[in-house]
Amino acid sequence: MSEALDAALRLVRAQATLVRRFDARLGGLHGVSLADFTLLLRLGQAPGDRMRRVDLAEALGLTASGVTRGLAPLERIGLVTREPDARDARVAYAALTGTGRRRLAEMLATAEETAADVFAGPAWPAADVAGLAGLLTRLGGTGLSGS
Amino acid sequence: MSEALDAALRLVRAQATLVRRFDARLGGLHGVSLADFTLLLRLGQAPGDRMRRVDLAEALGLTASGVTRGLAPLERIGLVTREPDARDARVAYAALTGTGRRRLAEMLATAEETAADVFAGPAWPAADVAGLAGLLTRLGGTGLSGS
DNA sequence: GCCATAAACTTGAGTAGTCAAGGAGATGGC
DNA sequence: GCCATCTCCTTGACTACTCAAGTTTATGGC
Repeated sequence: MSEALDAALRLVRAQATLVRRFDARLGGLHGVSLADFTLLLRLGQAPGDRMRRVDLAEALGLTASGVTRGLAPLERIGLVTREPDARDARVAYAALTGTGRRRLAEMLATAEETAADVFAGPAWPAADVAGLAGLLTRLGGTGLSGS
Repeated sequence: MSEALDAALRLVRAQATLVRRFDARLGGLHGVSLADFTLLLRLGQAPGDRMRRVDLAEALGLTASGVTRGLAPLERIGLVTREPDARDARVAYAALTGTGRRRLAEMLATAEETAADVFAGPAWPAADVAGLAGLLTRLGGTGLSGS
């Protein structure tokens, strides 16, 4: 097997491991999944802590319907609200609530810890973490580290 | 956001992109998903082209039930068969059929092309692809490049 | 002003996995 | 020999998406 295919398959595998780890920790401490967290995080990076659903989809690499479905439970538990647009009645902004902002800050701390754990130890000098991030940037979508 | 969390989130995002690309190409040409392909590939690397479901799950980073569900459609289309074990009636091997072997070879060619495309161009010198594979090995499960 | 087209969003149906529970068979203590 | 326990596998109920279709609202040509 070529190195390229090997790298691609390893990437898929590594992601599954990573997601499980983040899900376990975020779920245990805050009752949210990694997908929930990334959604909230992206909202928190937007001006006014709010975005149109379409832009959220684009930013997260999801479809519009994926965003609708992901937002629903977050609205139910009061972390996000729906806000209309004065100019365009088609758009429904997703906005962080006050609670959402507070909870997001806690989740972020947990996520940071988890990431630090994942890349802990002598196998992961800082330069390699940065190198990995750099390589992945060439591959992925837009990226999320907006701020 | 720390470099570690950034790397983790980028990894998740990159994987989604990659999976979509492989799914589109493998699906279009051979009617299988990337998950199907990895499953078949792993079987093809095993001695006798067959494995116990439990070991397949371990090797792929899935649960046993995920393997049961993933194998079902591949059995239906005749790429895989179920074989009993003479010594232990609990185990049901998953084995590649003759057709399965032939189709896998074609899929592998497609997957290689796709991987080559993904890492094509001046942004991806060979050393970087190898570097990425190396970094990912430290993260993931067992890896699949068995042969 | 009116209509065609396009954009934002939701919804129904389907796929790919998870976990928890359970059936069937193996195994070891005694 | 028998029972408790463990292993292998499947199944039901759930989650998290996808795509295709539909609704509602905006917009530009004329």
